[in-house]
Amino acid sequence: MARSTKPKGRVAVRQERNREALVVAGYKVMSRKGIDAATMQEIAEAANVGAGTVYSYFKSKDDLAVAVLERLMHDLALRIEAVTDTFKDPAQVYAFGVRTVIEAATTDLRWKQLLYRSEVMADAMFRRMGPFAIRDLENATKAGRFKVAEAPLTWRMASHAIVGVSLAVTQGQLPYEAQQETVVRLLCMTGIGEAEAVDLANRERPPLPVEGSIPGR
Amino acid sequence: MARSTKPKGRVAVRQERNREALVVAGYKVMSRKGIDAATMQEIAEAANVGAGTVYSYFKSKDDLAVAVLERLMHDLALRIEAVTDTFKDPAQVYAFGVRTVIEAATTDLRWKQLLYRSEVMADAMFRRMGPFAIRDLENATKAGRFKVAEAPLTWRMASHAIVGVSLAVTQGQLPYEAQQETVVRLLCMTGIGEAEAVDLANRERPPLPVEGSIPGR
DNA sequence: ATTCGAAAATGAATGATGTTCAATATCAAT
DNA sequence: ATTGATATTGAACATCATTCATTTTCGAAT
Repeated sequence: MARSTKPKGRVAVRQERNREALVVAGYKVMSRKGIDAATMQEIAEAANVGAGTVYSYFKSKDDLAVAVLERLMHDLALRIEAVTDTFKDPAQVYAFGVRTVIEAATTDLRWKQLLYRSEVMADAMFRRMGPFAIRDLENATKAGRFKVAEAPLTWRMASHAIVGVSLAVTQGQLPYEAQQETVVRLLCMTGIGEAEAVDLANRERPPLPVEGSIPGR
Repeated sequence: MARSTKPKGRVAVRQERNREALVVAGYKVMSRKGIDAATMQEIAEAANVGAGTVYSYFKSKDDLAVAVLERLMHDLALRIEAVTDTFKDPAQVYAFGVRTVIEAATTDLRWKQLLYRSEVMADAMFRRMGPFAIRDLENATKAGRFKVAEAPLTWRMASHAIVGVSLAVTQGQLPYEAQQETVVRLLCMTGIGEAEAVDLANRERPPLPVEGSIPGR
């Protein structure tokens, strides 16, 4: 308590600014050129920081990439929640989330660049959207809509499957329409019946709120 | 026809030997140190070939890694088929395959090293085991056991999910036992009922034939 | 005001490695 | 034996991620 009211020193403020600037710069550069092609030099420049400074805040390039992706995932999770808050059917909450993530990953040009490192992307998705997704899975199970024994495991599988399908769509190996069927399969995974899964996947979706305060800037 | 009976020139033979040697060497080195840590220099040496020669056969290090993984997947697919050939229930054929792949990826130390590049692994799995898995999915659907509209898409999702779970198990994020539940979820994905999925996942499995002629020697 | 020093920032240097390419070797055909 | 197309070679190159000796910053002590 005392800790939070005590005014932070200038150094501490500078530190926070730099970390923030680096995540924003990392997102900007990586989403434009892809994670691999983005150089630490360019990211540092975009953050108005020396090349070595990045390593005061992140252990490695991968570590920075994880931070960038987690930021992105967390933001999307919050935006999804803003919409699903009013949904009556807990199964539909989960369905909306899954559908929205796939759409973002295949539609948004910036996301496409970040997909390549699929295990990093899937991991960030698992971690940052997990608290929401797992809660939704459990809610729907309690309500008798799903039959999921291990929600975290189910969400882990879903994360990887979503990223995999998105990757395939962006590479032209799957048509854009595959998204619908993907949602059906992911819903089937929860033990809901086939027919209901199809129904859920095809319901109309309300629009998502605009991009949050974090990325883009 | 004439083409295949005509004796191949010495150059052609040398070429085939080198390609083969490179895949074997790639497997040996990459499965020991991991794909990233394996250097082209070391692989070339293990294949008794100059460093530049690798690039006569493979466009890049990644290209070689893909060839190595595809070899591995193809071999496993054949070994699985040797067992499932006698199965009566087409659903059980698919279940056995899925279960066996997860087990290999999490048990075999050499596989673990190859998992890290998950999108490469998943892609190889999709491509090389696909013809078998897709056929099994379709057979089971025709037999009324599964209800899969798009078998290739379903297998793509499964590939990524399997690799993701295996990765998590090898990193200690999931217990070994998660495999069983993974199989259940993957079976649910096919539209089979929850109860039947559990049953299928827990049936006893016959042993797999020993490792094929291709990898490891 | 001035001094002091710990923490933060810097950016040139380092090291490791994937890839290229000019030179060389191979070998079937003549 | 000659030749030329093809394959091989490995030293040189270029690219970065990362390190670290030096410098800068800034709150606190005097």
